[in-house]
Amino acid sequence: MTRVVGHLDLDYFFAQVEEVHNPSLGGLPVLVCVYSGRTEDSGVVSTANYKAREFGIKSGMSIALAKKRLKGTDARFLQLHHEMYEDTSERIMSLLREETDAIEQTGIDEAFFDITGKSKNDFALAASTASEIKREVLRREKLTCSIGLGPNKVVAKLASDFRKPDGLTVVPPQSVRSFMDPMSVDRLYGVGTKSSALLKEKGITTISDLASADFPLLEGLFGRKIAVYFRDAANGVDDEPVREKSGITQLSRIITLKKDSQDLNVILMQLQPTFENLHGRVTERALVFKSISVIGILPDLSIRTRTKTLDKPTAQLSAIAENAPLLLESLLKECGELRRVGVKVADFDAKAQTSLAEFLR
DNA sequence: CCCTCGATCAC
DNA sequence: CCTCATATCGAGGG
Repeated sequence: MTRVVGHLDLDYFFAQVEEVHNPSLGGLPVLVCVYSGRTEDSGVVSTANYKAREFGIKSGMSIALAKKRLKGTDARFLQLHHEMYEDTSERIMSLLREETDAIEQTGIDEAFFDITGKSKNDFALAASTASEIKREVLRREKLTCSIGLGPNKVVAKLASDFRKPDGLTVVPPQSVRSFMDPMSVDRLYGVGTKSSALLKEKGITTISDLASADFPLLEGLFGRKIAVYFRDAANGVDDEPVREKSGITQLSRIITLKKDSQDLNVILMQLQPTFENLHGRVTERALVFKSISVIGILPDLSIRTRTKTLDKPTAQLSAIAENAPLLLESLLKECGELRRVGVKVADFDAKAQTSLAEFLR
């Protein structure tokens, strides 16, 4: 039974929302930034509009470098307005829910949707539904988005990425192979820099190469599960249904220290508000957690963690505030100076998950 | 089977 | 020069 699956991706989302909110930004390079607070300029670019991209600006780039590249222009560097993006996203997701048989939100700015029933398996009919969704998003929110249609999530995701911004790419089943085969492997969801480099060493550079790669070789490189996923995905095979993920399994918050430090007390001073923030979010969702972790990021940006599993699930702030320092102490003993630190709670109790938080959805 | 930890990915 | 948050896998120890 062949499906019609779509993937909707809101174009340069944060920056585009800022443009809509403030039309005087029109035509200028706009960069939405995450400031770490360490120095004036320290932090990274979260999203850049297409004008900024003409100057080589990319998300993840340091703000300092972006400033250099944009010297002499009238570029705008903005802080995140997360709540505004959340609100906009929520409205668009409910619109998408109305227009489709099922949706699966995978980020603040993207979602899969299933329109198999609605389009009666007809990709031409599905394409007009997708156009209609794009029109409605534009009409209601003044935002452009890119949509891909395919027989499954893997293909739909590649398709939405194929033409941006404001794109619509339709890949019916009979076109899947010719669409995917020539693409570079790293276009595939799940293939990042590490996997891509490993594959390249073995002469696997295109999706077509990956589709016909020796399975034991892949298994040796990536392990069972991922090898199976890579092989199937490269062949355009993916049976994962479009459905909302159940419940969250972890919550974390991480900060950048004012200055690299190995002093437990200095770090704890800065971490205290993080405990409260995290506890607040746990309480909001009526969760109880059974494990607590601290995460340390070293000056060389490598990552170390320490985890403690509790005897009994709890929602107490004191559980965080008492265990985190012990974990952090052990971590510091091993690695010395830290650049960033964070706290994570996880292993939420199933009972609590199905109570208030689930009830509200 | 449980716990811990690092690695990887992608937002 | 280098943010922040989440999910998932696999290895290793017990």
